[in-house]
Amino acid sequence: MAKIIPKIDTVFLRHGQAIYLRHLSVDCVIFGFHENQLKVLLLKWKAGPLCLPGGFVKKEESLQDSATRTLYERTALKNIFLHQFHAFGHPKREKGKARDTKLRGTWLQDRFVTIGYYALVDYLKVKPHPDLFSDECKWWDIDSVPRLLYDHNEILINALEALRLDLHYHPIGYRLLPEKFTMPELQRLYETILGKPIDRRNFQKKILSLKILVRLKERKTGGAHKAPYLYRFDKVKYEKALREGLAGGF
Amino acid sequence: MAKIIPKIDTVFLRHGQAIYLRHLSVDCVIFGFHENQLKVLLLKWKAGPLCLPGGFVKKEESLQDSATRTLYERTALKNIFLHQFHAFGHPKREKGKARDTKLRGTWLQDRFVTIGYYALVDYLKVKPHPDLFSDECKWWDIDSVPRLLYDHNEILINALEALRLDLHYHPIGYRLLPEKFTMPELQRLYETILGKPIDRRNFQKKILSLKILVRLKERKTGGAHKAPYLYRFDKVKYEKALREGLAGGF
DNA sequence: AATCGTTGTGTATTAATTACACGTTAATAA
DNA sequence: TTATTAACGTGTAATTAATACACAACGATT
Repeated sequence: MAKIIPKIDTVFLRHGQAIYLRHLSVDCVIFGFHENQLKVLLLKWKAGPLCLPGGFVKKEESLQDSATRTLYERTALKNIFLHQFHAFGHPKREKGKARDTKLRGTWLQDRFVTIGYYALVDYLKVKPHPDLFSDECKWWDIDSVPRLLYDHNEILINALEALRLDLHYHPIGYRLLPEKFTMPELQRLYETILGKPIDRRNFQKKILSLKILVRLKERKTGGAHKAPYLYRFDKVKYEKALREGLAGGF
Repeated sequence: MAKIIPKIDTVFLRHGQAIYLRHLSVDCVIFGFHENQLKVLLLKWKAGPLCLPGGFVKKEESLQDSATRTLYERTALKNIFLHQFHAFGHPKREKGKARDTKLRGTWLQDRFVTIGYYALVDYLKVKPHPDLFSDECKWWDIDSVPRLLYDHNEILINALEALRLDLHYHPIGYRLLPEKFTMPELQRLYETILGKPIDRRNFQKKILSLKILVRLKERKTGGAHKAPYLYRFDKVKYEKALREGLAGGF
C-alpha cells in the first residue's frame, strides 16, 4: 500500500498514525471471472503506477475486518469470500518509496508489512470505484497485468497460487460465477485458474459427482451453436462441502 | 509474544521500539519428533504461563529472518525448514495483557499482530535453551500441550493443520528425522501428523514409489524384535521433489 | 530351544483417473 | 428452406492409484 498524492488528505497523511497501526497494511487481490477470463481489480494512482487495492488496519480492527472494509470500499460488496494467504515483509519490498517526496515526514514513509488477502467476487455485481487517491479502478485480464507498484506483482502471483491450491478443497465457482451458469463456463473457470486444459467429459463427470450442482430446465440461448443447460449451486450441499472440504476435490 | 518480567531488561522494555517494528511479532511453532511422538518446543515465562517462542522484527529485517533468528536463539540450529503459515491479528488476541503491570507504559503494551511460522527440526540435534525472560524451554508432546499464553493454542493448532496440508506436497520427514531412520519410524511420523493409522504395507509401497528414499545395508539392532532396515533420503531426488511438489503425495 | 512381537514382502479388489467418439442441436449462411 | 458449422450431451474401455488383507523370517528374550 501507499504512495499518496499531496493535498488530497492531509488529515490522513498527518494523523493516520492516530487511527491506524503503523507498519501494517492489507492488500486485496480481487478476482472476478468474465467472458472466459480470470480478472483482477487494480487501482491506478493519479500520475502513478497500477497497484492492488489495499488499506490500513485500524487500531481496534482485525486484519480480516480491515480487508473486508477495503473490499467494500472498492466494490460495494458485502459477504464476500476473503482469504488470507500470506504476509509480505521484506524490508526492501517498497522500492522507490523513499523517493516519494509527498510521503516525507509522514507515517506512510515507514516500512510496511502487508497482509495479503484474496477475494472472489461476482464480476457482474461489482461496480468498481476508485478511492480518494486513485483515478481509476478497473478489471484486468489476469495474464495481461502490467508491472505493478512495489512487490504487488509478486503478491498477485502468490494469490493465484493460493487460489489454485484452495480450488482443490473449496467449490470456488460459487463465488466467481453468477447464479446461473453453464458447464462450459464453469470448466473455463477451472481451466483458467489451474492454467491447463481439462477434458470436457471428465470434468463434467467429476464436478457432478460432488453433488453440489443442480441442472435447470433452462438452456442458455444466444450462442452460435447448440444451447447448453444452465446450472446453479445447491446451497445446502455447497455449505456442507465447504465445511468438510471437497474430499476428492479438483 | 510478550509478557515481560521486570528489571530483566529495561533497555529492551524502554527502547525496544527503536530497534523493532511496533505492533509486529513472529511466533514459531517448532516441531520435533522423538520416541514416536510429535513434539513442540515451548517456553515458560518466569512465574508465568507457557508460550510459543517468539520474537520481534528488527527495523531492517525480513519476517523470515526474524523467525530464523528467533529459532536460532532457541535451538542453536541453522538452515532449518521454516514456513510462514498465517498472520494472527485479532485486536483481542492478547487477553490479559492489559493487566500486566510490568508492561505499562512500554511499547510492548500495544496490540501486536503476529506472523506464525512453523519449523521442522531434528529433535536430537536440538539443545533447547530459554531466553532472558524465561526459565524453561522444553519439548512437549503435541497432544498434551496445556493452556498457553494468549491465543498460542490456536496458533499451534493452525500450524499443525498447515503442516498436515504441506505433508502432501513436501517430503517433510527429511527435516524431522535423523539422517538414518527406519520405515516404521517414518510411518509413525506420518501417522502422528495426519492423526490416523496407515496400513504398513501400503505406506511402504507409496513412500518408496516417490523414489526419494535409499535403503541402507544396515539394520537397526537393539529393539526387542526383528531388526528393521535403515533408510536415508536421497538428497538429489529430495531436492527435486521439493521443487516440483510430490505429485501423488500423501 | 521355544516364544514373542515386529519386520519384510505380494496379490487381489475396488475406486479413481484418463483417454477417447458419435449423435444432437441452435444459429448462421447459402 | 436447407445445408453447414461448431459446440453440446452422453458413455465405455483402459489405465492407474488406493485399499484390504496374510504369512514367513527374524532378533531378542526366556
